[in-house]
This record gives sequence, structure tokens and C-alpha cells, in this order.
Amino acid sequence: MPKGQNISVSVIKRLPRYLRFLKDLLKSGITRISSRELAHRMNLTASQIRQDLNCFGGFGLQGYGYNVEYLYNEIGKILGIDNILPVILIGAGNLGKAIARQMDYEENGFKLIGLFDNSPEMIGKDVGGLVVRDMEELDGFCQQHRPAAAILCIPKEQVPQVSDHLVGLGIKGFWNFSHYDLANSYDGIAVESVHLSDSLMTLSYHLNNL
Amino acid sequence: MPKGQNISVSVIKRLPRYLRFLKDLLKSGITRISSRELAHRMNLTASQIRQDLNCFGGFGLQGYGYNVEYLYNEIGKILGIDNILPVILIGAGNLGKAIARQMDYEENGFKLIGLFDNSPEMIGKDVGGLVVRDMEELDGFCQQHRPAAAILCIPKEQVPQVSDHLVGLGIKGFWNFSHYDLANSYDGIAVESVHLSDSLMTLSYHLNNL
DNA sequence: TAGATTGTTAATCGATTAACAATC
DNA sequence: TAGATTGTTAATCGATTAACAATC
Repeated sequence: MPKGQNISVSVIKRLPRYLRFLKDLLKSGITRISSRELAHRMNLTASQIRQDLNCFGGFGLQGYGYNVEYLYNEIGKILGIDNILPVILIGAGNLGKAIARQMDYEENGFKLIGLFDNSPEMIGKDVGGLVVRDMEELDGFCQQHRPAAAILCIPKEQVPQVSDHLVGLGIKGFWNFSHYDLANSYDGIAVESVHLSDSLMTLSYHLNNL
Repeated sequence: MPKGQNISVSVIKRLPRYLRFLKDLLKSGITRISSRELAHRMNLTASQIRQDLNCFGGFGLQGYGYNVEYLYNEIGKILGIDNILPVILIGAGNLGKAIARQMDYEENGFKLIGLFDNSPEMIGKDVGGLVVRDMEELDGFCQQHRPAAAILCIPKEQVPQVSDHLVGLGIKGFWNFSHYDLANSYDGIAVESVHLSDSLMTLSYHLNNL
């Protein structure tokens, strides 16, 4: 397994879950853990945990296991959550407002620095300590504050036009809550999508096939 | 590939996305499509599409392709979205309110029939046409209305206690927005989780490794 | 019929699990 | 040293892709 790159998406997607469990262990005062014990708690195999971690380096110690705090910090660094990136949110509707208020951005490697909407009723309102700005101000704001990413909480139809515009303004990643399939639109742009209705339909399937 | 069951989770998770693309095709008036053309639009291989669909049956016609409307309806049936199930939402905070208002439940196989919270400020308030009920009323409500599933928008710490209670009340599935790892808690209970901070950290990783 | 495209089997690829030597 | 547990290689398993005969 090459230490450098070529990490599979499956591995990456498991890292935040490791982090969650390690945080709980930290809180409960557990300082070391074996892959066997962690696997048991997370419903994984010890092999998988060791394979996953060894994609990035040898974080354990033979005969001892893993130091919880050290491992927690290392995984945090791998995810880049120690590198706080500025992010803006587009679309301060129901969902946009909730996402703006709900998330602890700093915990996850971001700082929310601006909210934008085009509806006159929303513009000027305070949402979680930030004022909702007119979309008209987007260009000037981005030139000045250089956000790295944008959270899209706008309707599907508006996405391609807005995302093109944002890429032009230097945005390097999207957290996409729309139904629009943004994943394969750009090269060199990170896209992470949350398709809530896909998730709800998956639940429907499972309920109907219990 | 057995037509009956043993469908892998990877396949299930792709079905809602097929549905989204088919809906767009329908809207644009396209009545038939080949696996090749659909694959091209979805950034998949034609093989994968044919394999996926043939887990459930032969929906296509040799030499012709697939009838868009028929395929759309069949995938909908597989996902069970034609079978509307009653669902309740627990936790009418920022996120809970947004999820209550935002989703088109009927489109995804559900009907939202009740909202619950334990905060005196929220109880009695109207959220998207439903009144927020006191958690005290949960037992009576469930006995009367028999919700099939519950949406959890409550803090991590409260989840195990509340979910145990709901399972006791006959809830068969959870749409879990909390940080609590519910996936392996119960047998015979469907769990679909939306871990927003996991998703945000994944974006952080990708941005830091462009 | 000839052309197109499926359904399905076979081949490949990648991810997970098992095994074990290295080493604390 | 003996016991534990990692890091890593090898084996297995599952998912994706390719190929092609069936058939519209």
C-alpha cells in the first residue's frame, strides 16, 4: 500500500467515522486501543482497520495497539480539519438556514464566512450571526475573501449556472444539497453531495424489504 | 443474478439516482433510452446499468432499449415509493424544522404525520402545517397512528434512549441525522443515516488533496 | 433480413479478510 | 523472555467491466 496517494474513496469515507469513535474513546478517558477492540466497537474487522490506517502510515505500536489521542489527531490531519478553509453558503431557504446554523464548521475544517440569497425577503436577515447578502454582491465578496468552497442549497434548476459562476470566481469545492448531479461537471473541483431524497428512498426500500 | 432477493447495498444506493435521471428524461419528452446512452449521461458503464436492472428483472427490450416511463415506474416500485408509509419526526430544532418543511415526503414513499420535541418553546408551534407535539404524547400518538418510521433530529446523547423507546412502540425504521451510530443497534430495523459532518469532512479531505 | 441492444455468462479488477512474520 | 498486537503479504470475496449469444 503506497503511503503517498491513491487512497480509495471507500477508505476516505470511513475516516470521519473513525474520528467519531475515537473522540468518544477520548472523552471516556481510554488512552489506548487495539484494532481488535476498535473493530468490535465499530462493527468492522481488525484487518480492515489496520489496512485503512496503513494507507497513511504506521500509527500503531506492535504489542501495544494505538494511542487514542495520537490516532485521533493524525486522522484529523489526514482529513485536513486542522486547516480551516473559508466557505460560503448559497441559498438561505429552509435547508440553507438550518445548515448554516446547525453545523460546527470549525470542527470540520471550515469557517462559514458568507451567506447569499436572491430573495428580497431574506436579504439583510441575520442567520446564525451572519447577514444574508444579495447574490449581486457575490463577485465582490469572493474577490475580497477568496472562499475555497461553496455550500449549495438552491433549487436544482439554478445549480449549473451558479456553480459555473462560482468556479469562475475561484471556488474549488462544493457541498451540494441540490438534486442536481454536480459530481462529474468539473475537473479539479471537489464535490461532495448530500442527496437527502436519495437517502429517504433508500430507507423506503429497506422498510419495504424487511 | 437471482431475481428475488440478495440485492447488494451498492445496487440499492444507485436506484434513486437512476430515478432522478429517468425523471429528467421523462420531463424532456424522451420516451426510450439505451443502456449505452443512459450510461453516457450518468457517467457509468452500460454493463453496470444492465447488471443493476437485471437484479430485479428484464425491463428492457433487445434491439430497442428501455422505455423511460416504464423503467421509471418499475424502479419506483422497487424502492417502494408507491407505498406511502407514515413517518414521524423527533426533534424540531434548526435541522428538524428544515427537514420537516423541505422534503417532499409523498415523492419518496412517506407521509409526515407528526412532529415531536421536548422544548416548551417549540411545543405547539406550527411547522409546515403540522403542530409540534410534546414528547409526552409520543406513546399515545404512536399507538393510534402507527408510524412506520421515525426521523431523528435530536442530539447524539439522547438517541439510544429515544430509539429504544420508539422500537418498543413499533417503529421499524430510522432516518438518522444524529452523530450517534445507530446502524448496528437493532435487528430487523431499517436504519438510514445522514451524517452531515462526515460528509463535510470528506469535502475537507478532497479540498486538501486536489 | 440486418442492425441494434438487451440479458447473461465469463474475465477482470478492487476491496475485504485472513494469516503470519516482525517487533514492541 | 513471553505475550500481544501491529504492519504487511497472500487469499478470498464481491463488484464492475467485457464479451457475446439471444432476440426484438
